[in-house]
Amino acid sequence: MTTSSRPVAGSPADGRPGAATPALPSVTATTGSSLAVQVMTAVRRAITAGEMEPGRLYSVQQLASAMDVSRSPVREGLLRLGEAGLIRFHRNRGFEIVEVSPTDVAEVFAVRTALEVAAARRAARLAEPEELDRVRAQWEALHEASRTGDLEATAEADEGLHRLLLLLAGNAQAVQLVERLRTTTSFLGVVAATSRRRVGELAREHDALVEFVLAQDEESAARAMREHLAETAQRLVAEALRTQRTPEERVAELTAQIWGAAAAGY
Amino acid sequence: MTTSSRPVAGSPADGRPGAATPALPSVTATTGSSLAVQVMTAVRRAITAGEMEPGRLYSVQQLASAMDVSRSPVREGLLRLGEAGLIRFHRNRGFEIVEVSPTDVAEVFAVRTALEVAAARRAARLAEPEELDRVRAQWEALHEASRTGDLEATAEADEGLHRLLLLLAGNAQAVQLVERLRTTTSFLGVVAATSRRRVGELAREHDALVEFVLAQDEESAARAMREHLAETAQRLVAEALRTQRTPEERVAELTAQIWGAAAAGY
DNA sequence: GAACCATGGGTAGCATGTCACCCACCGGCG
DNA sequence: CGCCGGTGGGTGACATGCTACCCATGGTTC
Repeated sequence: MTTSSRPVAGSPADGRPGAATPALPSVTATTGSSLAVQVMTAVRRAITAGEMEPGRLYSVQQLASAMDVSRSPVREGLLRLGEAGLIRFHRNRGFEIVEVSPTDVAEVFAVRTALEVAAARRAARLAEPEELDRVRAQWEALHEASRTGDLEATAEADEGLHRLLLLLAGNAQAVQLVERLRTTTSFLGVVAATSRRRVGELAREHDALVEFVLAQDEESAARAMREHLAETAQRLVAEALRTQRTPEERVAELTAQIWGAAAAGY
Repeated sequence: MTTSSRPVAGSPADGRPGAATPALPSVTATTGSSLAVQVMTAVRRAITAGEMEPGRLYSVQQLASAMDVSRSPVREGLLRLGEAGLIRFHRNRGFEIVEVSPTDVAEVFAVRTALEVAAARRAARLAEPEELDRVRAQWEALHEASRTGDLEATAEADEGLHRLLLLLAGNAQAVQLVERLRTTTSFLGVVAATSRRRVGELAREHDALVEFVLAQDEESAARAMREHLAETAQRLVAEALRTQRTPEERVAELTAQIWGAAAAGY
C-alpha cells in the first residue's frame, strides 16, 4: 500500500529488446492467501494464457512492478515455481518460462500411470461404503460441471475425482506427489487448451473407471484407469506437438511413438 | 551478529515449554552454494542429528542468529523445506519439525516401488552397452564405499545407483520426483540411523538387481528391485517404530502389518 | 476461586536498501 | 574491417526495517 499510483514503471515505449515488457500479468483478485501464492497463481495463469512465453527473459522487479507488490513475495513465489520446474533462473539475467515438450507430458503421464493404476486397484479393494458414496458424488459433480460446459469447473472436478481415488488408496504421500506433478507441468493449462471443444466428453471418459471402482472390481478398475490415462496422455501429447507447430499429418504418428516409448513397462 | 551472547532467551532452566532454546544448529562449513541451500542442509542435519525435534516451535530469527546470517536466506531455505513437507509453518508463531511416522515411511516406499520397479524393467530393456558400463561402475563404487565403512559415501553411492537406473529408464520426470521424495522424508537420516551397524551389507543387497539389469533380464530385474525396496522399507519402518518407542517385541509384527497394508497392490 | 480482558513480547509476512556480478553495448586499437 | 577491453545498466542474493497478528501471561472483576 506504499505506492498508490506506481510513479515510474515501464517508462516510454522502449524498443530495446531484452527490456521488452510484453504483457503484464496483472495481480490476481484471489485474496485470502499469501501474496506469494497469489503470485504463483498469477504467473501460472499468465503462462497458460500465453501472456508469458518461453524464450523471453523476465525479472522479479518487472513482475513486482506489474503486480504492484514488493519483490519479496514475487521472488518467493517464483522460486517455488522454479523448484517445481515451471520456470528456470539465469543468474543475474532473469528467468524464463520452461517449455513443456511432448516428451515431458508423456513422462508425467507415465509416472501418473505407475501411481494411479495401483491406486485405482487399491481404492476398489479398500474403500468403505461411505467412501464409495463420495466417489459417486464426485463423479456426479464432474458430470454436472461437464454438462454446463464450465471448463474450469470440469477440470477441477476431474482433478477431484483422481485425488479422491488416490486418497482412498490410503497413500497420502502419493496424493501429495501427484498434486505436485500437476503444478509442475502446467498440466491444467494443457488440459484447458485441449478439451475446450470437448468438455462434454470428459466426464464420460470416467464412467467405466468409476463403475468398476464402485463394483469393487480391482483388476477392471486398474485397467480402466490405465486406458483412461493413456487416452488423456495421447490427447495432451498431440496438443503439445501442435503447440510446437508439428505438421498436422505427423501428429498422430508422433503421438503414438512418443507415448509408446514413454509408457512401455509402466 | 545482533546478539553476541543471547541476553534473554531461555533464561534459567525455564521449565516452560515453547520458549525453550534447546540446541543451536550451527552454520554449515559447506561454502560454495547459496546461503539458503546451506541453511537447508544444516537444518536437515540438525533434525537427523536430533538437535531439533518435533513438537517444539522454532523461529526464523532464532536460526538466523544461531547461524549468523540474515533472516532472508534462512526463511527461503525453511520455506523450501516446508514445501518438501519436512517442516510446517504456523503463521505468526514459528515452525515445527514434522514427525515422520512409520506409515509415512511405508507410503513413500510404496510410491518408490511403483516407480522404480518399472524403471528397473525399462532400464534392463533399453540400456545401451555404455550405459550398462555406467551401472557397473556405480555398483563397484557402492561396493568400494561399503567396504571402507564410510556411511555417508555409501548412502550417496546407493542413491546414485537408484538414480542411474531411473535415468536409464528414460524418464527425467521420475528422476526428479524420486529425488524430491528423498528430501521429503529426511530419507537419508533414517537410512543412516538404520544401517550404521551394517554398512557392509548394503552393497550386497544390490547384487542381484544389478546382475539382472546387466543381463538385460527385464522381469528378473523388476522382481529384484521390488524385493530390494521391500527389504529396505521394512528395515526403515522398523527403525521408525523404534524411534517412536515401540516395544521391541512388537516391532516385527507391526512392521509387517504396516508395510503389508501400504504396499499391497503396488 | 473462576471467568474475563487488557497488554506486551514474539512471529511470519512484506517492503525496501545494498552489493557483487554478469552481460550487452560501444568506442578505440590493430 | 574485425577484435577487444572499458563501462554502465540490470539482476539475483542478501540484509534490514516495518507491521499486523497471535498467544501467553497477569491482573481485574464477579
